[in-house]
Amino acid sequence: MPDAGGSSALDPMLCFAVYSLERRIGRVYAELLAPWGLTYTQYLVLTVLGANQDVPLTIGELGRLLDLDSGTLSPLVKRLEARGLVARHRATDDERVVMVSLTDDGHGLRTELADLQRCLAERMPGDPDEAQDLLRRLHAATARLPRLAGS
Amino acid sequence: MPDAGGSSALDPMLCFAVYSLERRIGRVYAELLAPWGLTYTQYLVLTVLGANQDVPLTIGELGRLLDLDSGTLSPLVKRLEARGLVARHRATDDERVVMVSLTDDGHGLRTELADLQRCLAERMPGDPDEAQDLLRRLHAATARLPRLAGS
DNA sequence: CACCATGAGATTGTGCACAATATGAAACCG
DNA sequence: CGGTTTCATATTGTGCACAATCTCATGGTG
Repeated sequence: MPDAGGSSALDPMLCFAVYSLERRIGRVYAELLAPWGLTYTQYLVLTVLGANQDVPLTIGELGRLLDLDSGTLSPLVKRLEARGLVARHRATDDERVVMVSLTDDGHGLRTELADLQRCLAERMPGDPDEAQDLLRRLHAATARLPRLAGS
Repeated sequence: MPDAGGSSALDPMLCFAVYSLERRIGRVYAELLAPWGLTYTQYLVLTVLGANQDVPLTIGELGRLLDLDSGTLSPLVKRLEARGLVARHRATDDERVVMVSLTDDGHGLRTELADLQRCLAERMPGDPDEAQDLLRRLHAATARLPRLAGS
């Protein structure tokens, strides 16, 4: 029982439980990220870039890591570039690929946002063991479902 | 480990696991619903209406059940109306509220879509007990997070 | 070299999600 | 009764998600 509103036809549906939870998590992130004017997906992109220790990632690699397509990432990365958080450069050996890397401002933002992870750890799971177990089950369910068209 | 792409900074993040799973589920539904030209959210609205046995629901009630706001539901319900799947009527006693009900075509579609539930039951969970347990944990996590602004 | 297939990103169009705001109908109050 | 508040829905604007399509560089192949 999600909460108010009483039980409905949706309660036993696993898909709705995931859908509903995802949007509530999104609201929490939106609130936390609002002071920096970032969206959740933008935050994920910065996180992936920051974890890659200054090795630039291509749009394609970002897409594979996040399971997002170019129609989402292309404009999103350009918005991050417009704010000076990332830099986009065409690869010299292959003019088709775009290398995305954090700027100094981007790195600065990343370290500011580190506190945010802690803030969420308290808010989300309940207890660590359960969270770990839930994580494992979610990964298992995800693995059973299709990635984006381009494998 | 979601699958291809190797491990990343995102793997231990519960929020990403939910986000990622939600989109994969969405893709499966999009594929299954494509023959009827329905989106997942439209399908949810029809499901809730169908489960309510011909008692119309207001936009507000739909919003509370689905945890969606009027900015999402208003145009969505109008699209369903344009296809002749639902009817919108102002309440006679209070001209502000809009009553939404399934048309005969809407009922017909609902019964066609019943097979779809079975098709998904096979595809999603793994085993029923685990699915039930996962459902319980997701509800618990959801209950800890905020609903939309208008309680 | 001309020609075609492939592959990486970008663009276009539709729909969802939500904040902020607008509209207009109750409801309340002096 | 006029004025204010409240409440239900609608509208506007931004950004995500994705299918379909486009652009253009690269990599063969004859």
